[in-house]
Amino acid sequence: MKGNELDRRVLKTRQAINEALFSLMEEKRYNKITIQDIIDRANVGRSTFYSHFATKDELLFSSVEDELEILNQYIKSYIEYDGEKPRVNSVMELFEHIQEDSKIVKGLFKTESADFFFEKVEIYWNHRLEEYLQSKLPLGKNPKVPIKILTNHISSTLINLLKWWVNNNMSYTPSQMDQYFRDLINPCIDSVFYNDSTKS
Amino acid sequence: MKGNELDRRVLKTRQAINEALFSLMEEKRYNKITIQDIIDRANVGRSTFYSHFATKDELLFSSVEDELEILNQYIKSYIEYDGEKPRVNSVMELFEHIQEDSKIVKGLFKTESADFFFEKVEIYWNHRLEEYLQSKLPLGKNPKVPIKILTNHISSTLINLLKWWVNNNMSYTPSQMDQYFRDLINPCIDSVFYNDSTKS
DNA sequence: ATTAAACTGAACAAAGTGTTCAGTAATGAA
DNA sequence: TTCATTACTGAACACTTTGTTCAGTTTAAT
Repeated sequence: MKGNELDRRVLKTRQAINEALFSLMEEKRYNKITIQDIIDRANVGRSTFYSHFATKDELLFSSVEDELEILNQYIKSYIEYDGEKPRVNSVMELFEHIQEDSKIVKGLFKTESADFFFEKVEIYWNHRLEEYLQSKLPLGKNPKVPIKILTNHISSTLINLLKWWVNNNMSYTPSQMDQYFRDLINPCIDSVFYNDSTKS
Repeated sequence: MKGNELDRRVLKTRQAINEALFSLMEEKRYNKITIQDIIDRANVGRSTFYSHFATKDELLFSSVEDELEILNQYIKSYIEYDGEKPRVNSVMELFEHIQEDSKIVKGLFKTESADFFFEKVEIYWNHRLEEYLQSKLPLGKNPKVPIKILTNHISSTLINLLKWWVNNNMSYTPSQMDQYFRDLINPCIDSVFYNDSTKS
């Protein structure tokens, strides 16, 4: 065992700890889970835990990194430009992914610390959206609402829909949720960019 | 001191504890504040604290109850019905209130536990909005998006705007923010109730 | 002055955190 | 198989925080 490749034992141990955390999150709130709970569930020594993670939050974040990467990827096919109007594209695959992966996600959505996760998702999405909308701004038009507020609105609407859906037993299909998302956002994009006559 | 009126000392003590918490929240995260911190700042004995509040969360919630009541009141003038279309009404006063009261609110918005607060606001607002929209549903029309999802969208959009605003140094006026809110929501209400032709 | 309620703060038990370290187990290389 | 290395174990420890208890003190109404 001299090679610089990671010992498989290490990965196995980390995964056991990881799974113990999410298993526990199905039973109680993240804040109430102790490190003792985790190492008992994972069958791992106390010092082993601390050799891998300095704090519980660090464990949570590391557990969630892959999920974060996946969600970030979805944003890339998130907007289309049909030559005339920017519109949000289908996010059905995102909802489908959440549905399949609901074990990790359900725990995460219950976590009080979930916000640190969604914050990261939102920051990435906002960045992408802003880049896109800025570059496609109709010349000579001033958006009725600042771009930063609009992008923030779009991201948080999607995240909010996801949360609502998960917390209401996913009682609509991914396809329906996708449609609802676009019904909520596209008229608003139209109005912000093109419709100067909307009274309010 | 036999009367059944509350001792003024009690109120004074509770207020001292209360103010200590919010004073501390300007300096560090709620999770990192210990009860020892609070009683030191409030100049109050340990057992006094526990005679008033069982936990730190209970203190936070009690501190925030008045604020909650105020925010709930704003929702009541939140929607108008002009005889033809339901539309969100001005929420400028809400933004103005937040601006004036920013001491308590800023601390609250930083709190990881803020969500328990906004959840309560959202539940109340959703309830009111749903009641309203249901009763005013245009006959013979089916909304494109379920009412519950729409109400949830409206509430969370407003809360999200508030959060964004506070976290970005309130760099727009309450009047502007009010306008942005309506620009984001009204086209979407129109579309959900009246426009069957929005392609997506 | 008397009295009842509120506050004080030290002492305590319990639970959790994070570190240390001597010992054990696993594994790749010789 | 043996050896060396690295990872894991778990008991012991110091430290922090929590929440309770209680004897004594302060406050203020009567």
